[in-house]
Amino acid sequence: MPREAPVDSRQEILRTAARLFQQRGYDATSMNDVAAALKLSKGGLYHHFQSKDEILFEIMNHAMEITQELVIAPVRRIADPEERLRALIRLHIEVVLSPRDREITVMLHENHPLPPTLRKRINTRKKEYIHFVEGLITDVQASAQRSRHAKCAVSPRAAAFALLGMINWIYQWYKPEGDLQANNLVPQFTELIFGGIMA
Amino acid sequence: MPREAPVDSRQEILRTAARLFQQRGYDATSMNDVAAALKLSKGGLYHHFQSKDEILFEIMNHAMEITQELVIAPVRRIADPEERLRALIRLHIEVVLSPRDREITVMLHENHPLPPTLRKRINTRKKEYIHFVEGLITDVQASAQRSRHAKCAVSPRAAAFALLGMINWIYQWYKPEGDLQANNLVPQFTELIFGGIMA
DNA sequence: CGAAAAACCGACCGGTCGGTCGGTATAAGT
DNA sequence: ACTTATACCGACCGACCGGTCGGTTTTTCG
Repeated sequence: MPREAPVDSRQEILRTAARLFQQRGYDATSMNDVAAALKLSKGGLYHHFQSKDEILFEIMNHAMEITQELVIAPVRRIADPEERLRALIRLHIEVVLSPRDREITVMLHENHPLPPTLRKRINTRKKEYIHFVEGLITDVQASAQRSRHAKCAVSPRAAAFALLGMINWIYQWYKPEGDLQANNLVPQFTELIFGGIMA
Repeated sequence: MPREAPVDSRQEILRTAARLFQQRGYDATSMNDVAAALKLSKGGLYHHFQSKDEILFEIMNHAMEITQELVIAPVRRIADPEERLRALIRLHIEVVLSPRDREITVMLHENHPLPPTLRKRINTRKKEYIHFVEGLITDVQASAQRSRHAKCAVSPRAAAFALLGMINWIYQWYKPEGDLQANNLVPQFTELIFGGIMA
């Protein structure tokens, strides 16, 4: 029957589509472009996906699964609150910068084109992630107040939005050849956030 | 001759176009939509602007001028480094949140559709702004080290990107009816950044 | 090998897009 | 009142878009 497992086909299409969407933008990328990049005809492409929207949705869904596996799950396995937050910052930055996980950038930038029903599904998962980060920050502040009598004036909610903002914005300016490399970025942002939420 | 000064016409068009671009996205907004919202025909609209690209460019250019007038210029008039940075954070947040200045949000989100030549012009002005912020942070750290012997481990460049990221990301999640209001946001982000760059 | 199913092609469709153009209405200058 | 330049309209164009479909190739299974 299939000369290739359909799951593999679909995932390869999603990978290529995510790359093109990231490079040229969702609206500026036609289904013909995606098909051509896969050495496929447009009709052949529609054999695997029903619509362009479905492809975008699957890309974003995959992005959330990547976040789940590469950020949330490893972080949950860490016991110490401070180390947990440190790990989250590092892993989240790495995921955003990873040239392999282009789905993340597409998810960050292209929410407008999604039809409302699908967009709400994605937004629900995003909100869960924000709450997760907020909880991490709350724990760090609580443990810091106990052990070091730090003030911790900034609310966990504002700090969570700030943290996600500074990390999710990276894709807007980051250049691999720039003077601010990924390995510098992680300690710098970590220091800044820890200094900020303890103040 | 003109039944309305052409400058006013152009600016009114830009205001309306910016509103639509922000609400529906640039690609999803047709020239017909813009014309209809102004009670104009598409042909009439093209009497004032040569292309859709030109409108987007003028919106972004206007956004940079707003930043110049409402953020940079007032900040420059302040002498004390710490107060300068405080003012920048407050003014920049207010500009991003201002329902009147929708051009800012369009500039933040829609850089892809611009043709390369125009995009470079905008990016040059953005880079100038980043350097400006970086300079502010450098000054604050220097004066803090002199007067309070703070460590100031975070590089001004990383801190500038972090600051702009957390502020520019606000438009992605902010809801006026949400529990995190603008008046809370300013002191929270200010506290966080000052704690961060002194640590 | 032969049959059945999945993969794929390429021509095609309706619709919309950015943009054009000839002509008309409007208003100011004299 | 007449000229003149601007503001504006609405029909129109070619291109391209997302999506469809009937038919053909390719692969797997018996």
